[in-house]
Amino acid sequence: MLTMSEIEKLLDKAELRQTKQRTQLAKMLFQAENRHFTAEQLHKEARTAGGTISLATIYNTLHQFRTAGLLRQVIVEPGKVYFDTNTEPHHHFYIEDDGELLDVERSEIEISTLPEIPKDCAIQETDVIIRLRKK
Amino acid sequence: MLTMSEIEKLLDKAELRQTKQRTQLAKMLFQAENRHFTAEQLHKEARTAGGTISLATIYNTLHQFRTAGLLRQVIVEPGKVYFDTNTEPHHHFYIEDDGELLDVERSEIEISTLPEIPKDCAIQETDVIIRLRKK
DNA sequence: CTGTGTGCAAACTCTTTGCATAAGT
DNA sequence: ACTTATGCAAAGAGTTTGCACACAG
Repeated sequence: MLTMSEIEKLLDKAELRQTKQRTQLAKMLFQAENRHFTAEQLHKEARTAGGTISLATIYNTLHQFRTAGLLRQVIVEPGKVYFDTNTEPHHHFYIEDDGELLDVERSEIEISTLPEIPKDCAIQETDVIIRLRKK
Repeated sequence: MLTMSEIEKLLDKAELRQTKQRTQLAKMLFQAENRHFTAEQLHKEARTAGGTISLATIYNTLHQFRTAGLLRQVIVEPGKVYFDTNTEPHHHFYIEDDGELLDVERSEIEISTLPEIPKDCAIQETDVIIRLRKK
């Protein structure tokens, strides 16, 4: 939950100008709790909320935010990229029936044994996706 | 490691006719050890090996094999589907530098704590992807 | 003013589909 | 013969890119 001026600081820090579109997206994404969404979903939402914004700008902005460390990508389905405003290391439930993604805090999954890493490699990230179906 | 006649049985069991293309693909996929590949890679490989086969047929066949339980999909990158001949529950290393996928036996990762599952949902599958970078 | 951001449309990648021809049983 | 499989090309989904105009600093 961020205030208006904190959002301005976010953009400044990322060295991104305060434009109408970027500010709107930043508000939508960072004022609320953690969010999971696709570019398409965000585009619809932004237009419904009244802004003028193209899908290309959504993609540009999401990638700028990701590069700035404000967003992270989650890959759970072929041909679709989800974005996640939670940049802490954590895991996900994926409800396949309706494509919904839910956070699982890292502390909730304890990986006690780790396999041997191939030589010359280092772990960059560990993703756990628990795929769910509705009963 | 399957013999020729075992491959014929696989196709019979899946209620798929023995065609030149399907038989070739089945040989390439199931005679060797566990394999990870994309449709494109398999297409190239099949043509290099001398067969006549179109990309559309590769896709059709892979999906038929998947439906028959002979293959499984692995999703690690946006806009790319990997297939895996190992249909046992297991996990993966993904070497981001060169797009290589390696099996991690399920026994090598021990998940001791499980998060609470949302009500009305059942676990369908748990995927662990350990993303690696070369040093 | 100067340079970055935006919107549009076109391009691109990967995958799927429709349909006529070819091949299996 | 009858049915299913194949190959081709076209269509589709999601994403990226190029360029002219608009806007922020």
